[in-house]
Amino acid sequence: MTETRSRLRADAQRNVEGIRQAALDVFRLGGLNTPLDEVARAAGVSKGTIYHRFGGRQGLIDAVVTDLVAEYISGIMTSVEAITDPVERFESYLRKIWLLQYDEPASNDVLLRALPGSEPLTTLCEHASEFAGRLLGEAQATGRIRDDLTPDDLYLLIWERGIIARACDQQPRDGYQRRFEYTLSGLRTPSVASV
Amino acid sequence: MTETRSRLRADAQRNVEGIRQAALDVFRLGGLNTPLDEVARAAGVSKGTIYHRFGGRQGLIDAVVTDLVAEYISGIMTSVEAITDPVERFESYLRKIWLLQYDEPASNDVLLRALPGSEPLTTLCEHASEFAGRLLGEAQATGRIRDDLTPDDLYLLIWERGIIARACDQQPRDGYQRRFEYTLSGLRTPSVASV
DNA sequence: TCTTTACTTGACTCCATAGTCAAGAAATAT
DNA sequence: ATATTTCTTGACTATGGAGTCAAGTAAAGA
Repeated sequence: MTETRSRLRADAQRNVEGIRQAALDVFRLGGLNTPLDEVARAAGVSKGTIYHRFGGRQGLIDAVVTDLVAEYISGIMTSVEAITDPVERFESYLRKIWLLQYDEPASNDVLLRALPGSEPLTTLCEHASEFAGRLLGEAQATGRIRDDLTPDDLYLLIWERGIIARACDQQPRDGYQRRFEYTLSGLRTPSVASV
Repeated sequence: MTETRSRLRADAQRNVEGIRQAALDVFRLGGLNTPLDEVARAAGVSKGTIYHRFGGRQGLIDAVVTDLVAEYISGIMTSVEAITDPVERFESYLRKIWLLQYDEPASNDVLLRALPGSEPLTTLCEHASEFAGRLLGEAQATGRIRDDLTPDDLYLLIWERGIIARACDQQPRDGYQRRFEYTLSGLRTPSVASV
């Protein structure tokens, strides 16, 4: 009855779904800047249709980014929650985020981006920031993590890692990992007897 | 007499000099990927002339890169040589290289090794690598720098920093500096009593 | 079935950059 | 002063991606 409001035509509906799916696949692999033609090709549709249905890259990202990213990030948060030692919990969080940035270009883009659109994503990011801030505070309370480290530093350390991950294309994963461990260990309170 | 061999015409000579100068200025400011049209404009010459005289970007870079970069790098090496404490010397070297990467986009491009050509530059880079390796070894001999750190790690830490510096455009210098200190401190031997 | 309306298409424009080249301009040689 | 040679130019092609739209196609409604 009243449900007929603004219903898409059958083919349009099919296409919207196809495009969403294609965008998920393509973005997952290549990040959020992959040319839209590739998405179109993957969806078996012309580029025009994407613009028509989603209004361009930003719209498409908005339509897809939550499915693409949210569960990774909240997954990390909950998985880390289980760790009891505050320092270990904090470090584990950072490690997982940093690996996510390497493994998932799209998630990395989200973590890097201004991403002005997409309200739920903004919420998620803020949530994650608060979470990270809390972990940091708790870890610092043990005295084993430097207390000159601010939540802002944390954000920027993640930003830097993202920039690196983006450029790492060819670099092997374990080298990336090996190197971020150095930074991680630099966040611990230095031993007192330093020259 | 025999000196007349392969002499450029007066205007050509003037242009070559003008272009070199312009390239120095423009590359210094914007790095080695600045559009050649900008160099041409700065030299008051058409793009075609640059291609004609230098054979393209690579040729132009070759003609300019030594003046643009060599003295910075060798300057750092000699200035650091004066420091007596091996650890301080090693760390000071890294700090200076990392700041150079922030301050001088062109030097950064060179350190990132976009440049297969240019023999003297390659030599310089190898020289610097050996130098850094030596500093590392000496610093490790004190026991105060982690001994699992390899010269290769060092190279990649510089590479990573360069990637960051490139993206840092808007970021303030002191934040950049602040953050690389964390990594630096992560290179020191950790205190024994860990967890 | 035919009409109406919603949808899709691909060819088009636009932008920024790399790189080329025929024709005109300028220096040099005589 | 003219012929010769060397240079320079700017308009041209090519690339790769964003974004648009008139015209054609297909679904829905009668």
